[in-house]
Amino acid sequence: MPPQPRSPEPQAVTPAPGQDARLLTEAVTRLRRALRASIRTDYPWEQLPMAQVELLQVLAEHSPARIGDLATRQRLATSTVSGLIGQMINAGLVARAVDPADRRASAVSLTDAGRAQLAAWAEAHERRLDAALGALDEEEREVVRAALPALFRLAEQLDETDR
Amino acid sequence: MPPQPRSPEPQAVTPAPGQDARLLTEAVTRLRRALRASIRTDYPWEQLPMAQVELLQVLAEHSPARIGDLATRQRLATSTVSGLIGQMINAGLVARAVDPADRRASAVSLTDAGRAQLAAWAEAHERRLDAALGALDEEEREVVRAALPALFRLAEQLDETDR
DNA sequence: CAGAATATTTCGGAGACCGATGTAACCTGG
DNA sequence: CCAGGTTACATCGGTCTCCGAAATATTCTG
Repeated sequence: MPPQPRSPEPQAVTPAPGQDARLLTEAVTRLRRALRASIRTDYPWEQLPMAQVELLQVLAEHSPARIGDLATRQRLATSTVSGLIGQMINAGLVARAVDPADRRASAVSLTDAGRAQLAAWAEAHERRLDAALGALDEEEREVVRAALPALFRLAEQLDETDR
Repeated sequence: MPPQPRSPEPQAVTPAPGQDARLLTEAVTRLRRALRASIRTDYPWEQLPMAQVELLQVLAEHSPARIGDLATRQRLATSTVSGLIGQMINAGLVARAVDPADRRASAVSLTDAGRAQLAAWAEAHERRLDAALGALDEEEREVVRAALPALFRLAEQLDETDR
């Protein structure tokens, strides 16, 4: 029965200890749900799973990539990426070729269809998110923007301590 | 590099227009993955799915709650909550009673086992997250903390525009 | 009190992941 | 140069997170 000792600021450098942990987790959960939901709403038609979109984004910048590279970059298990790429090949979004340097590996690259889908998705997604961001005060937007690098660092830290 | 034909931007008040959208989405995805992974690592034994933990947290503060209330508060479909509560009842974490005021509704409440599981989970989770936060600079931590309210607002905005 | 509105449950389904296992294709030490 | 170990993947099976549609009690209302 914790009688929450929270009100007249004792004098700690860091406000609530475990409080941040919970709020942060909750925020991430909510944002993820909200993002997924709005994407579903924006795209009742041709649904493109987020996991696939993210792979397309990586491929858009590092074209022929191997399954393992994609997995590492996205911090996913290779089996996961393998499966996703399989679906994407069926959907014609990417193409797989054998890496001449190492015939075990495959060189995955975007197809024109993949590039087009990615562009369309990004456009709609940005429009939507920008609209939501636009509903915030400039100050709030600024705070969010400022936190992005730290959030990435935090994710890295979690991954790392994990290993 | 590929000539990106992207930016009909007249002149926005904010620096990068769609860039934030992508970074934010990416950050959320990464954090969610990292959180899930570290939780799996911390709890190889008795696994308690995050969705269930979140319901336990709500119940810890608003004890007898109805399925619909939980769904609304968590922004989930009632069918989702119904299913989760079903599992939690089997696990003995919560108990369901008929709401005397409306016999269609059920009054869900925590059991001692549920309270205990929640406490154990929270303890381990906070420990882990605090460790990761501790690896950041005080400044980064501060920036993250400062962004939390805005992130919640953003999630709300997305949910709302959605409806 | 019949029909409409509500609170839940049950189904079926899709996405997002992982770990174990199987299989080619490398790469070594002898 | 070749047996054995190490990659790089693909495949399977399994868990978790969710949703929407349809079925079922209840409650409310004209």
